[in-house]
Amino acid sequence: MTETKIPKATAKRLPIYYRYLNILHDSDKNRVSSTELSEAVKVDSATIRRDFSYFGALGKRGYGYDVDSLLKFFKKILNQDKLTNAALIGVGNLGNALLNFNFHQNSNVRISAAFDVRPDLANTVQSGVPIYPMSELRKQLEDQQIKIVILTVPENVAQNVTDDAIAGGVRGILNFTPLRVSVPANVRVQNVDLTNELQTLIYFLDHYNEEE
Amino acid sequence: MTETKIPKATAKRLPIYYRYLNILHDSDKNRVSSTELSEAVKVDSATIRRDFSYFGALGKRGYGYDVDSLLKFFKKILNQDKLTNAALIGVGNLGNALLNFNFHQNSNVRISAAFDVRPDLANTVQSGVPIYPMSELRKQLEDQQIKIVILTVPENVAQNVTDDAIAGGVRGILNFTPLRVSVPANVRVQNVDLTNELQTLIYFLDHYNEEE
DNA sequence: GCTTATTTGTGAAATAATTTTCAATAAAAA
DNA sequence: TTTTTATTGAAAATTATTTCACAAATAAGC
Ligand SMILES: NC(=O)c1ccc[n+]([C@@H]2O[C@H](COP(=O)([O-])OP(=O)(O)OC[C@H]3O[C@@H](n4cnc5c(N)ncnc54)[C@H](O)[C@@H]3O)[C@@H](O)[C@H]2O)c1
Ligand SMILES: NC(=O)c1ccc[n+]([C@@H]2O[C@H](COP(=O)([O-])OP(=O)(O)OC[C@H]3O[C@@H](n4cnc5c(N)ncnc54)[C@H](O)[C@@H]3O)[C@@H](O)[C@H]2O)c1
Repeated sequence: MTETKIPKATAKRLPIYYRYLNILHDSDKNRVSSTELSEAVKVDSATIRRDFSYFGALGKRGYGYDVDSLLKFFKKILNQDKLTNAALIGVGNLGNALLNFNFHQNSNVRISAAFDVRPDLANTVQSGVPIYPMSELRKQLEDQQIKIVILTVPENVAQNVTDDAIAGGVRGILNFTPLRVSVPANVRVQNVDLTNELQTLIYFLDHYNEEE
Repeated sequence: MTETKIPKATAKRLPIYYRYLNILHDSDKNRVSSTELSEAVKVDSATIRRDFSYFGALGKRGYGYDVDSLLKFFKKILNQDKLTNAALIGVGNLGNALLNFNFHQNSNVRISAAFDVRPDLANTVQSGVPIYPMSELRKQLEDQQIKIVILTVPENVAQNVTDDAIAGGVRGILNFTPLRVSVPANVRVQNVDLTNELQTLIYFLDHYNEEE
């Protein structure tokens, strides 16, 4: 399953490259250099070449990279050639915005099921996604083979809900709550902490002025 | 302004520590060890001690850290002892969710103005925040001395809107669009790319199984 | 076909971040 | 008071990531 373990920092940049390659493809460009890519994605060109090189010699010297073959390669690597279903738990303020946003437009991920405790939401459809009561969480996760959950519940229930999701077989969590949830080693959590991002931004403005 | 330049990785963790210190404070705990903190925030205890040590000797050997004085210290460092105003541009799907979410509850940041091109939104109030037309962007940013912008507009206008905001004196941008915007060196961009996060999560599940 | 201009891929160096280790110190227990 | 226990702070080691710099390869121009 793992071809060769690439650095995590590289892995996080792959979707950025993938996205821009799609844009190039759509505008019928068929070659691109690391320098050109660098400007678009704001990553140093040497870093890009290094990143690509983990996967072998994908480019041609004096020419650059072939957009289509690179795109095909990354599509494979990122598993974007087949659809991945995700579940969303907590159809509130933020949850609704995410449901409404069609991830599928930009990637091969779609939210195929959502869950909430509110009885009035259960068994309705929001933005084309069926909402189930929490009592059905486990069953639906298992039936639909869902391995990824987007967590947008209130902080105080985040750990419980996480535990339930993991019991249902979930392996990855995109966590929007400020709580750092505890999970077993084989489950991956990606935290999106917006208050944090704002505070970090303020810190950098106050303390890292006038240079990069 | 800069006391001593601390590592960026450390800076990004400061709000996490700050948040948990507040929780400890609210539950009347008055001491905490790096080990205890480590479990709550999921950061190695040695990393925590190292992080803290950039600011001097804040703890006591054999005892730990005094919650209140640590909290006071971080409050100062993170500028959380005074209110920071931010603007939000693009009151759509995601923008509305963020407006509705009261950052001020968790931090001393609040959205004090929002902007949108839609004429029907101009001069209304959403979730207690006044919405202005884009023609007033520059004036309001300058009048209210807003240095931080939350960007939730469609991708294709993101660069233009960014340029306008910077012309209005903005120094930090929390960018929710997938576009990597171009900014001068003295402006900081923090990207929150949700499609990306999901794709990265999938990559890690597929390629980094069974270990950390 | 020869020359020049491009651009990759990668060793080596530089920089950044984490982790190990442990002496020093303070608190708590005896 | 003395001993034991807990815990920090920092030096050193390790690991991770980025960047430099350039030979090698190719394309494009002549
Ligand atoms: N809204 C934002 O812009 C924003 C920004 C940053 C962080 N967050 C975080 O995202 C999370 C959600 O925020 P929100 O503003 O959407 O809150 P919200 O209260 O609007 O939505 C939470 C939803 O979760 C549901 N819920 C409650 N308990 C549940 C349970 N046990 N199981 C399943 N569903 C349950 C509620 O019924 C509600 O629909 C919070 O943790 C918040 O801190 C939100
Ligand atoms: N909604 C999500 O959950 C989500 C998730 C990931 C990324 N995003 C990104 O966030 C951005 C906004 O997404 P959304 O779903 O809220 O879109 P949206 O279309 O619902 O909202 C965009 C808003 O921006 C306004 N706008 C358009 N042009 C403008 C301009 N020139 N100046 C000011 N305002 C302008 C529109 O009137 C609209 O209200 C997009 O770039 C999207 O890719 C959204």
